[in-house]
Amino acid sequence: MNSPFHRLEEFVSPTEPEKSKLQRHFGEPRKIGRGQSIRKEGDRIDGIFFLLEGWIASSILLRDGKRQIVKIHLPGDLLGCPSLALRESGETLEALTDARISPIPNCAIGQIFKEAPRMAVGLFLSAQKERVALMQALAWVGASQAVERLAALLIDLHHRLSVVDQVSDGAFEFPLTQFQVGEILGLTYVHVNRTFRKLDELGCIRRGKGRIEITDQARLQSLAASTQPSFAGAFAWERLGKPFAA
Amino acid sequence: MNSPFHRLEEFVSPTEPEKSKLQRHFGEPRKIGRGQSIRKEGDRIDGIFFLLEGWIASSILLRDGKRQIVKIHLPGDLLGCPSLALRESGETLEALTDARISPIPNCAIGQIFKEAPRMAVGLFLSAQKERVALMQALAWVGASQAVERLAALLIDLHHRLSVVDQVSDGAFEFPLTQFQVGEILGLTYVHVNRTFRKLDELGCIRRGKGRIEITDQARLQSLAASTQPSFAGAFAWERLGKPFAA
DNA sequence: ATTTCGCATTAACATAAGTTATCAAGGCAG
DNA sequence: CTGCCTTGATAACTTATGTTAATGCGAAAT
Repeated sequence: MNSPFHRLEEFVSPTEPEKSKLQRHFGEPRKIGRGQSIRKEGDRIDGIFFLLEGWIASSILLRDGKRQIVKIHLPGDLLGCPSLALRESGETLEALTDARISPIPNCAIGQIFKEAPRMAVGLFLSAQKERVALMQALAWVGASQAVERLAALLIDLHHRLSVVDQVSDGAFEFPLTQFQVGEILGLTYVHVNRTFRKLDELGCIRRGKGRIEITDQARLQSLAASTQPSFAGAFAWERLGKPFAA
Repeated sequence: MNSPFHRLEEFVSPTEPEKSKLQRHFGEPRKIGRGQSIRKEGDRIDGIFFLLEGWIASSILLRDGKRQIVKIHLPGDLLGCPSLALRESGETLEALTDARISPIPNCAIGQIFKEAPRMAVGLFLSAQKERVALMQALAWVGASQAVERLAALLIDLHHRLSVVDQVSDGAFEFPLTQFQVGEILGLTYVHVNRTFRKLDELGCIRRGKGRIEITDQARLQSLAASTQPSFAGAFAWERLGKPFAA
């Protein structure tokens, strides 16, 4: 499988010394059981986490007790970054599957900006990429219907999972309950069920035993609310004028 | 009024030389008329913009022709950053009022990371703050009802406008049409109208001639989907270990 | 084997929000 | 002054989605 560091190398390819400088800050990996939470809203911010393995949901609780999942994190993602701007955590991080994370203390981030400025550019661009993802999610939820949202979600997950080699033959593990899918898409689990069935009947997907298979990708794409934006990769770095020589 | 640079000084207070290094990159201010667009989805990315004056909407167009406004930019905001991660612009930037912007070329961003690393930390944290704002918006749209969404929007704008001294006596200019409010909240303009009326009848707000007055803030807060998160300000910098001495 | 539990499924019914349509008020061009 | 055009307001009607509730099924627990 691709290195779990793909997200850190997407925009700026690190040199060997940079790589080791970076990884020196990674704490001892920690196992998290499915359903456990890593951090809750209101918790103190001790740092961020690098997700080595498993799925993690980032969610926000509203006054009326409803919860919105704002991001499904997959291996290679950094967890908890947005809360760096806050006094206390603004999101709950909960494991959707058993997971392994490596903690990165706050001060390490400062040091990365100091010791490995190229990597800092990478972190910056990565944050911008996450903004794009959130903008898309907001557009799905705010301006499209259930089928279009679900289709877009499945395509997005399919795409992101294929980057970490967890798709084979268009099929992948799908550990989310329909209730959780509802929390992502802003729908009730009952309606998620109806919508899954519709995609099923249209022949776009097949479901079974915690897996999903995309049987008609073209069809699914045509239903989806929007198409995947295309990310700049190394081109972003060039555009910024390759500020650091090495 | 507060400096329009408040957003750049929120997390890291720049020294005088840093300030001038920063502002050297700001291009000649440009006027944009209401309704004009600065950049459209698919456009080439030549840089970002600093908003000196006016309101700008960042929006995404969906397949079915509906549009989701993902951010209302106010003076002091940086425009167009998310698209730095993309090959071409992923958002449309359109002036909601007459506005003034200062263009910042791509290469300037690289240079800021090189010449003024403390400012780079500021940009990074600012991006995280924007993520938090998007997460909140997503939660409003995905998991709350019309009244709660509108209340949350009004409180948010009230709060952000007061930072730039554009609120007096709880009242502020409100240049958005109800149609545009609908594009922010994921509602139709008809329903936005109903919802405004409801807030009006509850005595929370008063409307007239492109202005809004918040007459019962406590009440409005209690209706809103969520409360304002509290941002870390200079504390964020300390938490990162104050990586740069000066 | 039996019980329990979490989750998917489905149906009947309720409602928040969407759609379509009309009218009024104000700004603005001629 | 007149006529257009944008925006706000409101009404009647439709619909996508929410609510409540019941059933079934497989996995884990005892």
